[in-house]
Amino acid sequence: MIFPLCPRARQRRKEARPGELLSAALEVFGERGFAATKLDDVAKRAGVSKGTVYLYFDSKEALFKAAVESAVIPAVEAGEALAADHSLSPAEALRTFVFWWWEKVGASDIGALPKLLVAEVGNFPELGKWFHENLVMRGKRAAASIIERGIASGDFRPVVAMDVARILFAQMFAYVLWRRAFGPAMPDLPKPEAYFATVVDILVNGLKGETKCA
Amino acid sequence: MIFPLCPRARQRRKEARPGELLSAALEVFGERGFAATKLDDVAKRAGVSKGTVYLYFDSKEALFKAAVESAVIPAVEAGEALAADHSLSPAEALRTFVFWWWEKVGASDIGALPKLLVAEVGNFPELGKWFHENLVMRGKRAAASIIERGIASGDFRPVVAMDVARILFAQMFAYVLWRRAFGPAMPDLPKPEAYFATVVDILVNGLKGETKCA
DNA sequence: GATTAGTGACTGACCGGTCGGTAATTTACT
DNA sequence: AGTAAATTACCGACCGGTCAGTCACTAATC
Repeated sequence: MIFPLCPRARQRRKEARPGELLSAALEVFGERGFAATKLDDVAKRAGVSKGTVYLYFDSKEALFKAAVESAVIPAVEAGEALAADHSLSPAEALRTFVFWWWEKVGASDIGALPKLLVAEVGNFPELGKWFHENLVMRGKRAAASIIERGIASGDFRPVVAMDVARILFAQMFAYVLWRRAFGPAMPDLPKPEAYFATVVDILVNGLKGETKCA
Repeated sequence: MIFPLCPRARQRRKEARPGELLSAALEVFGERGFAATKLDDVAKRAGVSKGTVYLYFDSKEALFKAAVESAVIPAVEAGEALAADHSLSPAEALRTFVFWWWEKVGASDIGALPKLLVAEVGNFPELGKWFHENLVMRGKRAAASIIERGIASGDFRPVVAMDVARILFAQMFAYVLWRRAFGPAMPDLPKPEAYFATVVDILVNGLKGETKCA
């Protein structure tokens, strides 16, 4: 998705540029953070020069916010669509939701978002509110709807669905952060399939030995 | 702990300065990140001028690393001591461990560490390895020792203790990050007592209705 | 030839780091 | 005790490098 560096292949591509720039920006901002990111680096990664960035975005800050928004919206919409699928058992649906989320969001370039947001809300406070309303709340509500289905069907005991959704989200959030931030330094971090399977097993079955009596 | 700004009260305090500077540095780095932090601001918060910073630390980077190390070491040592206390039941011990950790680490200025490390490992790769070995692994082993006690006593089913420790750590990690980063923007975030009580309840008892048959 | 996407040298503000100077404190001497 | 000399914590103006943002120009496309 990044334009190759071959200088002679340089072309004029007015429609494709904004997307390429947003994608490159999300990558570099995600790696280095806002302040440590140089626009020259973003431009180079998108295969253009710095001047071109300013043809499409007013400032570094505008590019940053646009990159964040462009990543959040598709992620949350896809998550809501998935939670609305009622064809699986509640426990199965939880497993699918979590693992799908990893594949579609955590492992893609959207996965840079949590780290980026955590690092930068201190410098962009309004981003925190927006992120909470547009990603966290909607995501938690989607997960909670699965839990509620499980309670209604008698598969789960009557817990507070939003509390469990919060726990589930914290796990997904932590795993993505961990992998992005400490991945190279953490050889013992399990593969996502194994990690999320364990999480859902513990959440569903608990630690108590008595569970086996069922 | 921060020296008051009263200019006439300025004194020479060779022994106290390094600690004051480290504390101020941890605060400001935690709020803004490494690159966005100005040494003038750190100096001002510690009640000195920028030149004084360079009397005690070689560079901005040296100050940063010293601030991180000075916060990590007491946190991890206190955590290990707590896990070694065998006087509580396993489920009680888990609750205590998690909640104690919040009070001693999450709510103090050490709580700035997770956010700071997540944000900066990209720019300081060696920090990631060090952090993993000296904080994450030791913390997880401490939590795992509690789980293993529960398995040995028959309170818990025979899960992989380190897996559950990872899940527990992810929760603590996520809560601290959340509070620090999005706290003002997240009015629905429960108080730590309620949050951790729910986490331990779900981990121990699970979601399944059958648990109640015990 | 006209239009416009794209370039990259340039500028100015900003900030990490320095260093000559100041004043608080201690030491030495009477 | 008084005070002069020596010491050193601390200050803040300054320097030099860096990078966001600009603009006169180039070249691809119509």
